[in-house]
Amino acid sequence: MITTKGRYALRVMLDLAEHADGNFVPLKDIAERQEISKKYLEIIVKDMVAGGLLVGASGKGGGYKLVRKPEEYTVGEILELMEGTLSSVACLAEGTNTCPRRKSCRTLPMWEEYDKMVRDFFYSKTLCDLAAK
Amino acid sequence: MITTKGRYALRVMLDLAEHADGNFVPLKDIAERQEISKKYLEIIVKDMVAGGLLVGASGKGGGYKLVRKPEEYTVGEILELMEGTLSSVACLAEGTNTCPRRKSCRTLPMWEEYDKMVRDFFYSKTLCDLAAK
DNA sequence: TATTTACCTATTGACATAGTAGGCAAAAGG
DNA sequence: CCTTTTGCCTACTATGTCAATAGGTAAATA
Repeated sequence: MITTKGRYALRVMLDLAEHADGNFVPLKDIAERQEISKKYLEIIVKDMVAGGLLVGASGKGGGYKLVRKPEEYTVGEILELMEGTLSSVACLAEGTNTCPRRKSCRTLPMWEEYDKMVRDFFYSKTLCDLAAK
Repeated sequence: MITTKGRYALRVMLDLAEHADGNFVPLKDIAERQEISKKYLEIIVKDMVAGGLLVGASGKGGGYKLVRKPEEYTVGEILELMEGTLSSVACLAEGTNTCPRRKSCRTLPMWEEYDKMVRDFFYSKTLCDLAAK
């Protein structure tokens, strides 16, 4: 399951895309609009800054801002950053060569096929695809 | 993420499909072939019996058996039984009408599309599709 | 009656999730 | 310079889930 971290991160990105006028947007505003605890969002945006999705600025007039244009962000990269992995099974999350049963495993090909489908889905969607009304 | 419950359940089903000669297959044999703790498998097959995927028989000559032909089981129904839900986000797992933000949510349509894709994938695969070498 | 099997309840350690609490640091305005 | 606004940092916590383990009872067969 996608956790709140991933889902909230996406909503923060969309909020920033929608209110992008070149200025920094305070987290307080985002938290209020999205009805998410500001304290919790702090943890999330911190990861997003560390991952290079956002820049932050302290002080009056500070806040957060996108570093690229909305259409240049894929949902996949956002989710993968927040969730750690997009893989749906442990066998594939830590590299495909770890399981000693992998050669005879009847289910591994299906998991691989599934993983590819999931990645294709999320990496082909951009922020703009979601924001578009 | 798909848990061991779902993944092991699938492997048990495949093991039973492969060794189906009309007789009951003892869990001990399955556990040894699949290299999974028999004690843990007991919990899993119990759920599968409760869910109507298998029948069990006690005593000598007992064990477990499929109730249908392998091609009549979909991967989807097996996973959904074991995981509780196939939904990838909480918003959709407990019915789509719970979230108060659902009308204005920019991300909900994507989650719905994703959920449909996942269900289509798993419900269109049968045990036979996996067993086929 | 002994053996083999399923079936039942309870418990556990480790970890992740979804936050909360309380402060320090930086930047800008007056 | 001081106050306000903002981000940034460390720590803590309650709750729940996961992945098992432990130890028994019941049923069926030979």
